[in-house]
Amino acid sequence: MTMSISDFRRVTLDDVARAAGVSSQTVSRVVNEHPYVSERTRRRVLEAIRKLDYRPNRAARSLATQQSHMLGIITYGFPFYGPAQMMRYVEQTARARGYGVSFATVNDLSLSEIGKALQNLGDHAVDGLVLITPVIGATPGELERLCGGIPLVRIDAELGSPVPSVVIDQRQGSRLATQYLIDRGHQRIGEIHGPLNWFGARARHDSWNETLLAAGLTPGPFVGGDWTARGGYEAAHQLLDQRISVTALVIANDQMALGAMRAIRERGLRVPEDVSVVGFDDIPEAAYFDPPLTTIRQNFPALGEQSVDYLITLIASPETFFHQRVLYTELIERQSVCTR
Amino acid sequence: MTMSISDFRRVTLDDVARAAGVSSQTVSRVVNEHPYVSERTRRRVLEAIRKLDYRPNRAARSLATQQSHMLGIITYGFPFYGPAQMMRYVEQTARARGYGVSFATVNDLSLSEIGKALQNLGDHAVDGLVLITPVIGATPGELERLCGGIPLVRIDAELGSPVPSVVIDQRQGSRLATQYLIDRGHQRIGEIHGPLNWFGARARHDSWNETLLAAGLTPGPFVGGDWTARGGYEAAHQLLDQRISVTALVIANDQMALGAMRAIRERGLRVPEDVSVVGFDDIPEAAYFDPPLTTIRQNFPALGEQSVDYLITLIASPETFFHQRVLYTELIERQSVCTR
DNA sequence: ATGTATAATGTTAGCGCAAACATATAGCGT
DNA sequence: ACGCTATATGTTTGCGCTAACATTATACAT
Repeated sequence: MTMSISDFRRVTLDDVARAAGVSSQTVSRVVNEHPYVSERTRRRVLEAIRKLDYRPNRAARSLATQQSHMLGIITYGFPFYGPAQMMRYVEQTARARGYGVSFATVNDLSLSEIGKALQNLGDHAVDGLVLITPVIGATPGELERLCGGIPLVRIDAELGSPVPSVVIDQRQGSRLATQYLIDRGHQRIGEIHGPLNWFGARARHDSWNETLLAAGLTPGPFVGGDWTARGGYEAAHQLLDQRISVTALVIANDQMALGAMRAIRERGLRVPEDVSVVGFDDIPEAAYFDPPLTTIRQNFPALGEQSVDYLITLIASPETFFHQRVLYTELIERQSVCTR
Repeated sequence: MTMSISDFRRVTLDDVARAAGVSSQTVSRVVNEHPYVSERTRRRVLEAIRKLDYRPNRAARSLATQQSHMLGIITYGFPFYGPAQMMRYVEQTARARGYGVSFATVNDLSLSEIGKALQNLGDHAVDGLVLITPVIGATPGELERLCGGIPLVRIDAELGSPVPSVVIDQRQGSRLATQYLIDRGHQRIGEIHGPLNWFGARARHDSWNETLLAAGLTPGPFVGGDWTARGGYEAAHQLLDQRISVTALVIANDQMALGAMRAIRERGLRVPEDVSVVGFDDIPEAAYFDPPLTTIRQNFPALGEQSVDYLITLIASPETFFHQRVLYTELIERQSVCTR
């Protein structure tokens, strides 16, 4: 009933202490679950806390402990499905672990934009950072210096690179997609890749190429897009302009696949009869595209959870030996691919 | 080998004061742009700040001023386009105004979930809140009480309701869509609405109905969806099962429109020749649907900006007389509607 | 009984900052 | 010269909390 976030005059430790007839330090001990508090005292304090609806003042605690119990997320401003999902799961996990989450969006991937975002979050004293975007033109150490020692976990990082990160094995995902097409008899397989300054995009691109070569096939034409439907649309037109016949396209995300399918139809071709398409992400809408899109699903919930857990470990002991956690993808079979 | 910067990056006001040969209070004055600091002193202090790379400690400042300079966002966990956009623009505006932003997602719209989110944000001492979701079963005052006096601005609120809010005039949007169809000779216009516990969804629904009546037409069949493509798909099938012929459908968001178009095609009908469709939101993908979707665009940037500005006003003077800011929509004409 | 470990509490001293108050200097009219 | 104001700076205090240390009570061995 009286559950208020901030009452007129906030209830402090001392108020609780007075009410419970103990010192404020004892209350602090109870609140922070220290040992050496008798059961009887603990109960009385807890009772007083409940009665007064005491809520610790984070600012004071932060000042005293040098910890804010806040995590920061840096994410790309444009509402792509992947980053949005990651934010969501990062937040949920963080909250479950007792952390709050603040975030800053960047509108481009320059080091200076990221720097501004970092500064902002840093000013607000986050204990750790999750970086959901890639950064253009930053040497490995540069970013760490910018963070000023605040633990940082990256999500879009190079597989095997020596920075703390949780990544989805994009090579494996792209291989899944490409091999799936190969297995269905496709020989001329083109590609629309994402912006190559995203590690994930580059990995998907490379793996598409390698998988094809490994199967003894010549990689088809490829064009880059910017993750958007428009980008995919334009890329597909560009690709089809080359007049190299392809029977299938691997496309780096579902939005671009949507645009590409539209472009394909505009050329008088059918999906999947003339050109098969595999996307990436499995956005909720993919099942309702025309035709429903066969695509690669990424495990975003696990990604969010693991990056937070890793980050919290890093906060607790910054010297934690670096490692990279890797997650895998699965192929979702729908109707945008046909057998040759 | 990498220096642990966190230890030595602890520059305080006093350090700056010593370096500049003034008292810490003078430095504080410079930082907070108080009057009564001589130009010469200000310059010296600024120089020292720059040299030492001083950054104010937010926790200490919060403790002293009782203000956190943090805004909180409560948003729905599922990544709908509208809420995501709002978050984005709220964050950008807040940051431009010197505020940080933290957020909490809720997985359902119950008062208790919202309460938990509020609690979490409140523990982290936000100065104000932007509520992007509606709340089920809360009386007007209930939420305010939960916030315990923290200023709150809502985004999904009833037009004309006496709560601080910035809203898009959904009635106007829905009227735009419906009238557009009427003007093109449609007589049997059905509807797929959103969850009616969202004020916006209800407003769109009511307005669809009223616009039709005002034009002397009988409202066609309507079914509810859950904002998702799947929801739209199922709703459309349900609607078409009724075997009441419709020539057009007003659909409460673009994702549902996507699903609905798929369902329409599955019945052997064409969009727009047999059934015209108007969506709502203008998501970036809408232009690449098949056919490209005629839809209602909402001004999310303005929504984000205005809600933050309103909130900041409210923080500065909580007694600010309530008002509601209203924004309007525009119709984006594409190819999912044809003239009868 | 005496000492010694262990458990349970209290006391003190900041964390870094800004509000409130105190003081000092310059400028100006009389 | 005097007071008076406007300007410019310094000093004290406390925001609410926790770390570190100090103290007391209790248990148990010697």
